[in-house]
Amino acid sequence: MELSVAAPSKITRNPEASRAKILDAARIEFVSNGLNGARVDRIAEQSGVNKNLIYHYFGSKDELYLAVLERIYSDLRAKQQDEDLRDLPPVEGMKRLVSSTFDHFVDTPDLIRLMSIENIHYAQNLKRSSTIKPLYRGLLDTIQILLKRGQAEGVFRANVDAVDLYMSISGLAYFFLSNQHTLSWLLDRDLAARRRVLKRRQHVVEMVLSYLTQNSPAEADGADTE
Amino acid sequence: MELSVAAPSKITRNPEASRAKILDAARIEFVSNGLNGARVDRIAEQSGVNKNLIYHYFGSKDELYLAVLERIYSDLRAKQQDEDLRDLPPVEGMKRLVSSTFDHFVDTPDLIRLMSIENIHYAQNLKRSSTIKPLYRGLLDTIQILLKRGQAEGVFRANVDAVDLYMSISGLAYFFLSNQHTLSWLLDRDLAARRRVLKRRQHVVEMVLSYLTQNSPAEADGADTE
Amino acid sequence: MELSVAAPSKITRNPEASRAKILDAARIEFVSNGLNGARVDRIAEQSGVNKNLIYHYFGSKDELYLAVLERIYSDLRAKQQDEDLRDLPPVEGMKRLVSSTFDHFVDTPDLIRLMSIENIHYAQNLKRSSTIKPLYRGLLDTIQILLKRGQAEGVFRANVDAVDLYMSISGLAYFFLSNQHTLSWLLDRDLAARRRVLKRRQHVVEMVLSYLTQNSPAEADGADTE
Amino acid sequence: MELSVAAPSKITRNPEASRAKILDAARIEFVSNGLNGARVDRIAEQSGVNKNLIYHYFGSKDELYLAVLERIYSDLRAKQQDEDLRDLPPVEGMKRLVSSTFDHFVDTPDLIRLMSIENIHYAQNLKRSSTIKPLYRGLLDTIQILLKRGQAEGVFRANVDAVDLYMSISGLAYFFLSNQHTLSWLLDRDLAARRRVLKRRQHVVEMVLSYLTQNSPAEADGADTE
DNA sequence: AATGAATGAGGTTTCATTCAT
DNA sequence: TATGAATGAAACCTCATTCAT
Repeated sequence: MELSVAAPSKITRNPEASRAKILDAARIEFVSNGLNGARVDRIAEQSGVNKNLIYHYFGSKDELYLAVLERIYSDLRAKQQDEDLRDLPPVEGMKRLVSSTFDHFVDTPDLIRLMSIENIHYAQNLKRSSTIKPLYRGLLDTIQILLKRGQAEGVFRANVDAVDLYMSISGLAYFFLSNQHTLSWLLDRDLAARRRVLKRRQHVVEMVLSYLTQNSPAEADGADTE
Repeated sequence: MELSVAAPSKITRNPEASRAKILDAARIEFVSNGLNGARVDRIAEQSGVNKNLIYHYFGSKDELYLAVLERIYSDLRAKQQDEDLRDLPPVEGMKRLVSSTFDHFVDTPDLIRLMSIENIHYAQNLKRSSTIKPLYRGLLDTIQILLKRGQAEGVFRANVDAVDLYMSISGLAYFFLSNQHTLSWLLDRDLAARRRVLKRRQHVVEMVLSYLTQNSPAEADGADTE
Repeated sequence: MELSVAAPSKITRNPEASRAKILDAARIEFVSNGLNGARVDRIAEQSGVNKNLIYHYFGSKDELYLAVLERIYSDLRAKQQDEDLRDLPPVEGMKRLVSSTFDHFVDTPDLIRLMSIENIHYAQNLKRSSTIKPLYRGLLDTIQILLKRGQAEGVFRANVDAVDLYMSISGLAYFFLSNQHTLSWLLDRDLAARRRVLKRRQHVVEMVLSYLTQNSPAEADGADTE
Repeated sequence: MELSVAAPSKITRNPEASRAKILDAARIEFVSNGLNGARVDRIAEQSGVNKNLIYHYFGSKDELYLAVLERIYSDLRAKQQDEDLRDLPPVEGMKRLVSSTFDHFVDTPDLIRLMSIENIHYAQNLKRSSTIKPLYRGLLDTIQILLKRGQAEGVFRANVDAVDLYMSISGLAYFFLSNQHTLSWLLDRDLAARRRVLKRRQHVVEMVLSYLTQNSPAEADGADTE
């Protein structure tokens, strides 16, 4: 009949640390299970804090998700240092840009999954963020600068849209990573194997560079099937 | 917010029709909301059948989801007629292949979303399917055949892996479509606009063909950043 | 799209046979799972008839259960031939009566389970039966006759209530059988083993006969603990 | 038909009390309706707690049932003080043991019903318990001790198996109680009447003692009917 | 006599969230 | 700042039963 004496064990009384622990656990939970599949109970359990504290700090599950999303984007941009590439010779700079974009995707699988999750949800959480959008400007600028310089030097083809190029660089890496579970099974290949990733990296660089350095063929209309 | 179009007691007493109505409603529900976000209640309401009939025919929400997944894949393959392309001149055949792959993705946005959803779930439902995997063989074979013939004729570069090529063709189209909600917002462009889609299509064809028709450059290692 | 031609395979068009198949399957289902645990679907499946036929013949799950109950009781009485024992020497007749009661319980485990099930349900189904009650008269009469004759001959003690005696004969066998699952586990003995059953049988006969043949001790009050 | 006695929002905020209220209501519900017939909704309503709290504390309906089962067994053993009987004169001790076993059964009708329910379910829940089995050892030991001493003193017959004796003592009381609903109706007697219970108690004591104190008759084979 | 299709009520369980301290 | 207790709405699923032929 005696109440448990409730060992005060883990009470931190450190708001920063509590927030951080919640955020870390939430990231794992949301990335692993998606927005609907994530469980607040598990986040509380994994972070070791009381469930109510999550609501105290973040207000709701959705807001917590958004905090995770913003955190992961800003972490990524902190690591990307593409400004350094702007002054390299265009071919060299572009190779490095494609390689490092690929590498960042490989190194940040959480981002890949969250982007997919966001798109499943029609980006409705991303759109509520005020911090993420600006982060994209830098990368696009670097692409634009290298492109322009390469075209001026005559080493890159004309009529290349920077946004299209950005989407191609990303897409060539993204699909391979985001869809690796279905692809590995459908194609009977373990796409997560280190060897395959490196091979894929080279393939992507070659494809982008081939495109950029080839004279744009007048007849490549490709629009005859619709 | 729209109420079900089905009149309130249109008892069908036609099992094929009932199954089909359930499957149609389920497809919309799963594609719109994901596996965890989908609601069996809504599927029942939208299909106009009793909720229990769903369980009678499909056993569980997961099995119904799998049925939707299998249906959508087989519908896609029924439309793809890439075998016809195998006898065309390689460059022409490959252009057509890339274009039509792109078009099929555009025409089947449900497939794109379901593939993303599956990958969020680590493809664990797809792996339970016995019907989907074989569908992939045909497309890969067509790529392989065109590739070989093009290489034999000297119009395509050597050392191209068919699976890598397949992933690039798909990825260039897929990313643009699967991530259009985040990208449209981050890049301030309405990627769903018809004009943009057509432009993207041409870009993708050009990129793939540039890669294939360029002599493989000896120095394109691209592996110098790690 | 073609409808299955629906092989007419098993349509019996034989009402007696259908009724019997339903009743057989229902007996197994109710005995195995209890009234609440039994499933009409399983009875239909196991009997091989359409589910609706069950309702056509029996009206409801409860009525079907009652039909099973009545059937099992009347089957039992058909096998019991205790009238033959009434003319034997009392000790011999009583030994035989106890033995055969024990044997009938052993041979009809379904009855044991249904009696337990009925008592869990406060006998509310049994009470709706008009056929079962009369079946009990015969056995009680046989006990009464043997008892009276034994007392007249001076071999049985006086002051024995026939109903009490009936409950003891039954209880000594019933508990061992009805509770064999809990007892086997709690006592670490496999009570279902043939050897044990035979031993128990002898024990029961001895106990009843010891009681009957002993002079009723004056001091056996046994009422001093409350 | 009586509504819950608990006032409509007596939020307790006392986990021990909440657990206890749930357990009490669950006991009534399971005992009254069996495992399959019990309703979690009713347990919630009767205990005055939110339905989810039941799952919070007990995990599932099955686990709650097991908790009830374990509680009822341990309560019983707490009341049984058969160790005190071990030093009495054997006949006296055994009389007391039979009487008190009978009384405990009478006083704990819930236990009788739960044991029946468990056997209907093949004891599959009981077998999951780690606490119940040890409780049986004590009673069996007492029987064994009294038996041995009585045999040594020459007042009890030889060749009595303690487990058989235990099953007879229990069975003589149990059947009368567990099957009182069917028996009362079939025999046209209200077996629940106080007078009858006391009479039955004496009968049981006499039968057991008669058996134990009679010289085991050499010819009482009783195995001649099969 | 017999069937296959379909239903409605209600079952257990889950989950984001709030209350009271 | 932090907690443990408790909730209400709704999720998936089950089951006895009825409809239409």
